[in-house]
Amino acid sequence: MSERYTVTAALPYANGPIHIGHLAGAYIPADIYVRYLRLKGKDVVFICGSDEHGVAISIKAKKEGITPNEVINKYHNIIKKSFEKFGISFDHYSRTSSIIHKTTAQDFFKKMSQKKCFMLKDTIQYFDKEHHQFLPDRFVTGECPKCGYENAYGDQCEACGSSLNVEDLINPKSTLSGNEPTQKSTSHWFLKLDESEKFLKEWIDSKKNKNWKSNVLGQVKSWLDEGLKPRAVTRDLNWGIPVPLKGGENKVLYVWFDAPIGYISATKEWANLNNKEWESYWKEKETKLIHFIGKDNIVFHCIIFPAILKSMGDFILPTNVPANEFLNLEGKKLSTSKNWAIWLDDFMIDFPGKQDVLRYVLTVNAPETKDNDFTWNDFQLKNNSELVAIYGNFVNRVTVLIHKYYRGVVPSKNELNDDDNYIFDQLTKAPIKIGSLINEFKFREGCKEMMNLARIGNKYLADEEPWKKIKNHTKRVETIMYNAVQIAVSLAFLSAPFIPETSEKLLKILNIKIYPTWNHILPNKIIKSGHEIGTPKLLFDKIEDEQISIQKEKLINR
RNA sequence: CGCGGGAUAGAGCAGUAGGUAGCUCGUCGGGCUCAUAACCCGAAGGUCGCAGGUUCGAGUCCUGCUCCCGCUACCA
Repeated sequence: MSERYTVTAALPYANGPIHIGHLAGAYIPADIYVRYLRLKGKDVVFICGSDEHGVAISIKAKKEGITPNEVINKYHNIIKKSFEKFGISFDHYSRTSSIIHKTTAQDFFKKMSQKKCFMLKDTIQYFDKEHHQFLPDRFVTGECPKCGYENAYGDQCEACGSSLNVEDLINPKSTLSGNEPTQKSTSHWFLKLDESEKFLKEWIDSKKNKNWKSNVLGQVKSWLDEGLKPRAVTRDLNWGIPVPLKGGENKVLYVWFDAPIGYISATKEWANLNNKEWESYWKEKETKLIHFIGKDNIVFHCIIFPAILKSMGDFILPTNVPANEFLNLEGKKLSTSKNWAIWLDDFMIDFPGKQDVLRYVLTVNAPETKDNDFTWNDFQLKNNSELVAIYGNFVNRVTVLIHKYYRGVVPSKNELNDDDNYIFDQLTKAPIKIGSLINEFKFREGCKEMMNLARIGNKYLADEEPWKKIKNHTKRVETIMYNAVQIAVSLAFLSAPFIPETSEKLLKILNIKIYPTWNHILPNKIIKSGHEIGTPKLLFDKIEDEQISIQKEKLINR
């Protein structure tokens, strides 16, 4: 039986479309990993969905004068479509507003309550009398105690950037009514995280030297060293999953309690739709559970969610959480509120058919170990000097020559010399090398290794000069071109996890209809002498300066 | 303030048991002409954030400092 993997990517929050930061942080790495696992023949389910609860959604709805439901429907559809366009190959994309999620999350909550994982505690909070509602920090504005800015939010001052405690605001006002809020006591369920501290410490210690990233381990340890405290998992809100217990009226589950459970409910939904059973993906000890997220989510996936899973008793814990750092845009932090971002739906309009280019650029420049920068110049450069000049050009050279010399039929392999053997050696090693890099979550390096095959191909042609030898060494040219085709074949298959659409195009050009598993992507096995390839076609187009200037101007004019 | 990550050629990055600093792109020079003026070769370019220390020897270990990013709990 093949190894089983449950792979999740962070649930995107349905209060806006998604941008390149999301893609680079979680979705592209997850998709590369999953595509690779599938090619290896593993039993893998790739799960994601929209996160549709929480304060920010209700704020957004109020701002736009629509219902929270309209907000989430709008963005759920936009997000889902973006993922499809970019080839993020989820087995199931769900949403946390689904019924199955509601019952699953409530079930978790009830069971954990029975197991005494919670404690009830009273807290004082701001309350808006006119609206009969408790106010989340974001719903209170006032004067910033640090810089004096008058419209600071309860959690953060936008003017000076410092994070605030809501009770420190001077002259607090409710954003709902504009009145001064009163203080009122309210009681909430707190997850007794402190009781999980010991187990979490041992668990995280066991992950050293197991391909866990230093940034993730460091962050988690820092939390654990500070000591965990009980954390509120319910909120006074009317948008979310109702607390299913007595005393829970007008209260909902905290988004970060219900969101990760969304991975599980989405798996259930997928299983129902596909006539599978979900439990082996979440409860079988041997199953590997991998969460792809951005660094902002580390605490939830490495502390809170594992604590929840552990308390349930029969669930497995994450095998790895390969969190990425952040991507900046032209030197500045991506920001939804400041509209400093490249939105995927916009990109699709301006660069139709160039999803793979963006995938490639975001992979090669992925913020795997530290924050990285995306610039339009770099985007153009990587397209023109790498995808067009190295990959596309090599493929085009090979296919054109095969047609020119042999009317599209792969010639025979004759006597081999050391140079040819070197090529075969490289092609034989490539799937192992790239595979183990992907396995270690080093997608950037894996992708570069894949591109190196095209470089090797270009060099091979330049060294062998078949266009010269065709005059009086025809036998030798047959071998050269046979080998060149083998490189193109490997390239087609090994690039599939990274740039899937291009891979398919190339397979079509090469007229390949069989799909070997990853370990069988070897020279001489897939295409042999006598195989007829299709017509040459360009895989990538150059991106002109003009197009890049337009994008840069677009950013500046925001 | 505390904690975590980072600081290496013009740009983006590697450097995983301390031993003559690498890769990709860009720049300059040369070669080739099958190929989307693409490809191949060569060269220039770095006191590895700063200051100390350990060592025969440190980008790599230790100490202090500076700067950037993030976290510090109703912020995805």
